[in-house]
Amino acid sequence: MTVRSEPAQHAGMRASNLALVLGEVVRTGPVSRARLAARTGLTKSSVSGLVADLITAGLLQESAPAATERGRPATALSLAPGGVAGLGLEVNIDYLAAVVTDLTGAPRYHHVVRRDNRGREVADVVADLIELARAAAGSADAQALPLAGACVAVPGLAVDGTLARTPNLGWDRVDLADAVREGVGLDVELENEANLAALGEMWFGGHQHDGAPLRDFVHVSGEIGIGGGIVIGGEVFRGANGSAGELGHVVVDPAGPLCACGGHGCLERMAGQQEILARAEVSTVEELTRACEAGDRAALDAVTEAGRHLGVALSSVLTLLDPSAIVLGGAFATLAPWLTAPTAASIGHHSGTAPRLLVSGLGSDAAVRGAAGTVVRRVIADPAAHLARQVARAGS
Amino acid sequence: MTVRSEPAQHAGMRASNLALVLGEVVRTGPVSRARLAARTGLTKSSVSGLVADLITAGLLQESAPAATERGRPATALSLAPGGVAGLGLEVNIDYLAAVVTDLTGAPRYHHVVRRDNRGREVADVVADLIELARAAAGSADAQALPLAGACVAVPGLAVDGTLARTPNLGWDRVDLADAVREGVGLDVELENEANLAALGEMWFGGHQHDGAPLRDFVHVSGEIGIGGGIVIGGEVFRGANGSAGELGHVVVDPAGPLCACGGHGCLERMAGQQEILARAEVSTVEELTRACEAGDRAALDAVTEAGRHLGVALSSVLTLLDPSAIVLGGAFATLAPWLTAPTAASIGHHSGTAPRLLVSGLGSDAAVRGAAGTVVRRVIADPAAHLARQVARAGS
DNA sequence: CCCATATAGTCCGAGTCGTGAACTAATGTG
DNA sequence: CACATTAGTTCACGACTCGGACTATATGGG
Repeated sequence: MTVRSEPAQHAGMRASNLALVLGEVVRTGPVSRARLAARTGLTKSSVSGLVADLITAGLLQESAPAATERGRPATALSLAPGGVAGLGLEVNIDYLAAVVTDLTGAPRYHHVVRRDNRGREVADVVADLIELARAAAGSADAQALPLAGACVAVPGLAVDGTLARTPNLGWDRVDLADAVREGVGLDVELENEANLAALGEMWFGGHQHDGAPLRDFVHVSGEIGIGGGIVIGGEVFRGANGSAGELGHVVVDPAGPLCACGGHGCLERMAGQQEILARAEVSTVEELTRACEAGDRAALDAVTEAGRHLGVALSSVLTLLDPSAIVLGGAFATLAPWLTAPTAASIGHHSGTAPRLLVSGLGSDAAVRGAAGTVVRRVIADPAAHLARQVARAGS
Repeated sequence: MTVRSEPAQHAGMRASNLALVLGEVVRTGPVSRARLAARTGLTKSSVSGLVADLITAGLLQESAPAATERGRPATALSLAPGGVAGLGLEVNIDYLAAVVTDLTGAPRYHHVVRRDNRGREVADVVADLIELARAAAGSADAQALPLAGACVAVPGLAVDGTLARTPNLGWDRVDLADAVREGVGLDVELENEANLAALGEMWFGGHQHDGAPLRDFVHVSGEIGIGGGIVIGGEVFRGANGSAGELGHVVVDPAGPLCACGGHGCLERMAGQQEILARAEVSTVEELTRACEAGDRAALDAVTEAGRHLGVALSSVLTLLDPSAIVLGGAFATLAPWLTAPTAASIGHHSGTAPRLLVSGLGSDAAVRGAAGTVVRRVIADPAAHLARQVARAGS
């Protein structure tokens, strides 16, 4: 439990500078060594050495010399699209998904299998997931993309690779990470779906704030349940026990009905998919969308009502966390045309502020893409570790 | 706006290791060099060199050799009580305060002036504060304590040394940092009172979690307004604009009345000091406490009602932030005997959980002590910078 | 065509700082 | 009193980055 940072040694210095240089390339796109030196504060000679390592590691590549105004033309350095790739997987209530992403973040494989997984044998679902993962790994192999690992998005709390709690799927203590690891032979980590969706949105959603990618925001995913992902300083905020951000169980009506979580008046109980559909007298989100498009009174009222409750919860989020934006994702993104106005109005009424309310461009893909991105970003954040692993593999 | 970390150089390596060693002494108390080497992962030779620097900087000192079981006895290293000190100041609604804290965190001077500052000329209050600060600085001087700086706790939002907004004091854009800097000739920073109270509670409150000091918690200070300080990983969480943690304006009743903040049904509007006192039909917290002790029905009901609302807000805090504890401070600490039970019950009802609900031991002193601690902790977190300043001073 | 200018990138000596092993210092044990 | 044991220092070595000199490659003006 003792929090103690590592001693700073020469190797760590180099590791940190490798990450600094690589990160700069990720942020700014193709750059010359000279420009990297200027932007990172390192000297040209240091940058040259660092870049050489990153090129041999297969993370960077030299592009064609770009003509500058005067003087010797710069050789641009860019991320190697074939350097490493990440496998993202997702187990959700009504679908399984797999994505392979390369270093640049581009999706190189994408497959979704829709099927309601509630009530199915856990082992069957896991077997399906592994099959999906193998197909994705096969595709990565065919494209000569070396997978650095896998990350599984799960609709619940993941603790040390074990799925500890999945309220909407009913699974309990499933050792999913081990199962997938054995199935595909990769390092596997588990992470909450809402958190990964937030990260996916940050990395691939294209939202900006003051000209830079969003780094402090809350992502709300309206799936069967209502999930929330809090991103602070570009990283997911997990809280002391890993269950922070559960927006679905914020109290929006102190006098409200009992929720499955044991509380009363939770947002999910008042504005969850089940409630909205019932109030609109339809049975799927597609039907609801069509009804809204057709101007159906009950449907519009149901969505407006949900927006009002959502606004109460988001008011608390805004005052407590002060994010620079809120992103509506999942089914809420689909319903955005009818949902945003009442939500914004409710926020205004309850907190007196008018926040930036954005709509996800990735929708339900955000989580898998975030999962794949997590693997790749781990390499980007610590290229030295990746280099060491390569050396170890070559040696054995 | 570009987020870019510094390049890692030799000086940075040393700075980081100096902080590592000093931090270890802060955490574990008197230790030998050998033990420090073992605990930090540095070699004995490196630790010796680092310790030598810290001793010449006046931050560490050698104590009498402590006899160990066998072998050469270790010379214990401990924080030098005369090394540096921090000046903490506080401007609040009904008092001004000053504290001087030495490196070990022990208060070496403490003075509070009670007086209602609402409606007074800003310049008069600032003059009083500077007078207080000068007395404190004089005392530090008399004790041969070199002040490393000052930090002022303010009941509002501080942005770049300017007091941007103080709802309960009515001040607007007061350049407090500059005024105090000129008054006492020290580096001065401003920080929100609720945040500093949380830090003070963490450093000096003595609360523990799993044997270590609390590092993820929310501090609720019930003064005239209701403030909240969020501490994550040992640091204050400020949000994108610095106004995170305003617990007083979390919505606890969507149908509630208009609040001064522009929202509706805010906690402060429902359970603020004004509301409680009015409902209990008394005019001060002291009267309220006496009434509660006497078993007065109206007083007890008023506190219970406040606890119910507080519980709703804290339920949202718990689900959103997942802290390892909640600390009740300020007047809420005084009212704790009657407040905690209804608050805990309300939390249980609204979120189905039973969190660790702690009571502040510092009460209204938390913020000033946190302010003084902030100055000292800054030196502890970056002793190299302090050393550089000393050298610069000696050279000039 | 040739030379000045400008910019990119490499090379290598110098300086800083942690490592690790040998060494000195100080205590207790048999 | 020798020996084991632990604390702390010394010093040669190596891994870095720095900084300036040097090479490479472009533009532009006479």
